[in-house]
Amino acid sequence: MTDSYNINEYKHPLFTVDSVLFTITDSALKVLLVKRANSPFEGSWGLPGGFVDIDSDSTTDITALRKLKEKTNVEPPYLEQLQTFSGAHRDPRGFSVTLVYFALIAAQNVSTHIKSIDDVQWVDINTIQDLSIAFDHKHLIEHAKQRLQQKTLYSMVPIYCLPEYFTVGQLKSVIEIILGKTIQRKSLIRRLESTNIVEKSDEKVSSGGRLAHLYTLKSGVDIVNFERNLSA
Amino acid sequence: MTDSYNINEYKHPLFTVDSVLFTITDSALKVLLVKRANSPFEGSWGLPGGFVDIDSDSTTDITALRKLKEKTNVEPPYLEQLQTFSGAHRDPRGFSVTLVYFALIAAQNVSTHIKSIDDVQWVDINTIQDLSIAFDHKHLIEHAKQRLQQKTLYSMVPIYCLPEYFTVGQLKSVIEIILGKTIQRKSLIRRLESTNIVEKSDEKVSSGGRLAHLYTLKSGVDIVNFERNLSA
DNA sequence: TCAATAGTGTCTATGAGACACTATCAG
DNA sequence: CTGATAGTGTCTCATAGACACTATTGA
Repeated sequence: MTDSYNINEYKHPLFTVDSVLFTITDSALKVLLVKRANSPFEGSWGLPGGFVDIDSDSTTDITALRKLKEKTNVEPPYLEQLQTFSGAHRDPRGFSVTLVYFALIAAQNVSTHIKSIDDVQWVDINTIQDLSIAFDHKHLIEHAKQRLQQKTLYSMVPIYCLPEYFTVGQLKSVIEIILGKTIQRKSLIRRLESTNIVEKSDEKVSSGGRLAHLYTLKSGVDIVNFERNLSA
Repeated sequence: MTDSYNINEYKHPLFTVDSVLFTITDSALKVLLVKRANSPFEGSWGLPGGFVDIDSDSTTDITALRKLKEKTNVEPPYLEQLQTFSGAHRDPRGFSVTLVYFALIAAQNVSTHIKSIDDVQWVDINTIQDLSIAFDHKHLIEHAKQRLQQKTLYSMVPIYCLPEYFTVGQLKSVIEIILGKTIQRKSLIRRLESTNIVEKSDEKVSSGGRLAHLYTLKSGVDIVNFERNLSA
């Protein structure tokens, strides 16, 4: 190889963008996986993602959203960078760099047709070890899960796994599925009332007992971080 | 261009690795900047970094460390990924992706010769706005500073800005410089005693008054995160 | 009525903030 | 001695955990 850093002569790493998109259905945390149409790992399941289209993607965030939309028909309301993974041997084609995003969406908001297509599926996070997954994607998913759990301890991110209007009970249940443990309803309500990011609507919905108030994320707000964690 | 995603035909983004290396000297938080030898922005100051050498770097972490070592002659004891920045217009040569690391080192451990070379300098974080900085590096530095401040609220990372043996007073002072506010000595000691990551040695050093105990990071430990933040 | 879920009142536990107090060094 | 820095004792404050209690719904 040449010593020069001239763009046209330099050997570039293979750069891709992948996303770990989570949702909650059937009381379980699920990840979106896609059946690979091309080599390498053709036919096995991997994270949705691919190459940047440098002519139309303005940033890699757009790349991630575009790829997710191709698979689900919708863009997730929450997307953040997880981490970049790199190495000479993660991809048989050579040194590769993968920018991994971590995203959340409400199951209700994903086009229902997704289930009928057999090259896209939601996989229960607890059954992933049994599957054969492309590249080091199993590892990436595990990372993403830990980040989601961590953020759930000090923020309200799980709200993005819920529809626009939701009850305290629904939020509590989503948080408990993510953490794998129960939390105190009281603590959750205290947090909801101390942040300015949600609005308590006057509407109530039936939920098997007393009617529950509906909450909704205020528009344009950023997720706030609490100064203390819930107990892990 | 071609529509194909075949590796050899695909237009790749320009991928680089840059690092924001912090240290503390003269009671100020400083960032390592390097005078650019090549276009673009030849002659202005930018973050140390460059392209991955895919034949010898096993991961991008190694790339970051290698580039830092070229400039400082030592590898920082703390290095973590900050974030990846991308866009069509950050680099005049085209769509670029930069993986930015955030690193800490004790000023005492940086070879002293660094100051005599006029293409590498430590810049006070508060005077950066006055400088002309290459690319969007000013923005990247600001991001890194915020991450450092945030982590300082819930971890002991600032220890990596200190020599192997340090006093509570030194640590307190480093934290205060990073945060830009004073903290309670008592709170710091409580944290030091509640974690298992440091060891209180029997040795004491003179520091203008009563002798101070020396502490040291236990070897092989990971930084632990506290469940609460110091007040921001 | 009862079962179920929503929501409150309130006590405890943890750990940070504040700050006065004591301890020990140099000179 | 004094001044400086190290380190402690202890009270207050904020917020999470625990959990019993009340409220409101459908059947």
